[in-house]
Amino acid sequence: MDMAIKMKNKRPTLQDVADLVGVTKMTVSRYLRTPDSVSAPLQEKISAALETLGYIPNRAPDILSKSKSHAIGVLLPSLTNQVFSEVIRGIESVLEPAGYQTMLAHYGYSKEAEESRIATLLSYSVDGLIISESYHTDRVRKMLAVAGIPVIEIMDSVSPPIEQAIGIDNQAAAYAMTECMIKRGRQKIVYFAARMDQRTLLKIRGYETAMTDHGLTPLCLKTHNASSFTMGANFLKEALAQQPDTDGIFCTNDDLAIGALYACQKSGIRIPEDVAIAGFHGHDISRAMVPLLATVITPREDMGRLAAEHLLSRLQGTPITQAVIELPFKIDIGESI
Amino acid sequence: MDMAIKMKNKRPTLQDVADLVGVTKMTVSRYLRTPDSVSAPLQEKISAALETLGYIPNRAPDILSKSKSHAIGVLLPSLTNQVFSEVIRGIESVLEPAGYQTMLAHYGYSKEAEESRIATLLSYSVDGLIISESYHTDRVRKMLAVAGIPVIEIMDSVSPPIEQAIGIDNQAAAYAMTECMIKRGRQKIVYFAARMDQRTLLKIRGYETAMTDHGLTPLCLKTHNASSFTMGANFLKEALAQQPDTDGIFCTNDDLAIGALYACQKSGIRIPEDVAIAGFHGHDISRAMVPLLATVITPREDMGRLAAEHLLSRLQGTPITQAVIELPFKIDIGESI
DNA sequence: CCATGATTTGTTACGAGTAACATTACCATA
DNA sequence: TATGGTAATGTTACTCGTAACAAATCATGG
Repeated sequence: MDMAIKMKNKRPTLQDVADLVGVTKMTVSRYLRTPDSVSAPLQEKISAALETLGYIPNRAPDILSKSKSHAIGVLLPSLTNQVFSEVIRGIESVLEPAGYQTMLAHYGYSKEAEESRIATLLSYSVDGLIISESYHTDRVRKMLAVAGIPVIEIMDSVSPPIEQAIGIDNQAAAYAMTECMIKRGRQKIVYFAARMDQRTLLKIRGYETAMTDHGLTPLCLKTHNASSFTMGANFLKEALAQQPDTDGIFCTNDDLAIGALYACQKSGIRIPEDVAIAGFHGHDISRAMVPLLATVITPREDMGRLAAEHLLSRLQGTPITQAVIELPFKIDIGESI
Repeated sequence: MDMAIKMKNKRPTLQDVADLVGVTKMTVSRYLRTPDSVSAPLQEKISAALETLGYIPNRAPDILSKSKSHAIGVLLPSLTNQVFSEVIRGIESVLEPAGYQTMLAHYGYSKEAEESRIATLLSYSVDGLIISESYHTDRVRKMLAVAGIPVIEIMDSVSPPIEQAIGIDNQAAAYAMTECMIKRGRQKIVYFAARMDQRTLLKIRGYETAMTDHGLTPLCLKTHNASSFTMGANFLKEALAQQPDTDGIFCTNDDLAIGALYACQKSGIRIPEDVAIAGFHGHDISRAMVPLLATVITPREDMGRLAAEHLLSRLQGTPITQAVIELPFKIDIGESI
């Protein structure tokens, strides 16, 4: 048994199994798919031979002849952000039980990288794609059109989508949280933004609109770098320098908010008495910490799950009934505003 | 241009491009790999045709004939745990620039699922595998042997590995932290364990050994469920019920520790005056929070990066020089012990 | 203006599995 | 025992890109 393995240095094929049994590979192929289509004595012999050689099916011929890989490409801007980890979790929770393999890729918020990543995923003949961001180059759109596979965009509920989008209304969410802070008496609210991707831009717009709608002056601190706790702390310092009477901080995500909050605690600034702080997304930590962080709770995992479910049903031929699926967000005022 | 796309409902092949130009697909194939091997006028025509049709290369024939996919399988027990997100990040940071595609899978800590996931990854002809956990079934070992591709195990530095392992000594790390707490005067330290996977078992052993080495009685609270902040809070309640004079808590990961810490804060238990709390891994949050969490800092991202680097060099033919690569951990006492 | 070699393009076969069609084996019945 | 029908197995062709070999084209020098 071990000898049989060591004698061939390449992985066994159906032909190897067939040779061992003394039949053609077609018979073995039949056995694998419908065991009863083969005579009883052969069933046993083939089963034993498969075991002996340790045969592992090979998807390549299938992909080649049927252009179906049973793999789904997932393309996200970053893996550094917890948001995307949770989205991946949601996607995998649906794809894996359905027998689909996830092909993961990221592009670091670069449009050129997005093009090349999509080409790569398509070169593996993925059966479908889940991508993020709302803006795509013509080249990307053309590749997707030519590929002729179902594509779902997640994160934003912006229209019009390439085919179908599942996400939240980031601008409305930012507007709602800003307004909530204003209604609770805050006047000098500063926005902390990082990455400056599409979604962040939408959130900024929501914040600025809410501020001006209430006759207040928006102030937005921006960085193209990734967000982090440290970045939140740095932004806090800068905000207080630029506008010493700052009484509210709204961050593009929880990381910045938590970083700012801890920085306040360290320098004796009371939350929320002196400064109100709000985050975005509602990660587990923000729902457990003391004080509880005010945040916009977004359904990250649901988004991934829903995207995967819709993709699968489209692979089964179900037509698109709703081009944009907008998921609800929830404002949680916690204890920090 | 648009017409050409819409007329064919399947993705264009090299033959389609060749037909459009009026040459054989071999010529187009040559152009794609070495453009100068084709005459100047053809270069232009082929380039234009590729653009017109939106040709995307197809890896399937290559995988079929050369059994090389340029894809690496990554199999982790879970995606729910932040630890693994960071490992994935490290892996991707190396694989992506090297032109390798990551095929992600997880198996929910189930040995049967691990077998089937590995079979799936192998069926895609992955060029190499990064897997975790230290124990594997015979079936898994046989599949890996037959597949004949490089395999790297991560997380634990246990020996002997299938081929090569990269990780930390979990038992020694747990021993070190426990001893550190004891030396700082703690006597009644309780261990909070979740998942009960290989690594957790090793950590428990480290903790118990340290306790008995110092003449103390270990007490370990266990759950097979995943860890969470809530679980940490529940464990705290149970620990105080079982052993009211508990003066130290050591958790199998930061989540439990943070959950327990916040639960203490809410019920007026002072950290570290009344109870010392320590976590494991040193996620960003534990390095930013107030009070700073005592934790074992582990190099998760480095582990992923290193695993990917070693895998790539082995794909280039470099032999294994070190079967077990043990990475250092660091005890950070923070402000919570 | 043709031979020679270099350059460019074409032809054939292959990889692993399977659909479609072809053949063989076997049993029961007339 | 021949025949029909069915069950079991075999044969061929196909998927797409490319290696290996073959052929055609071209330029150059004698």
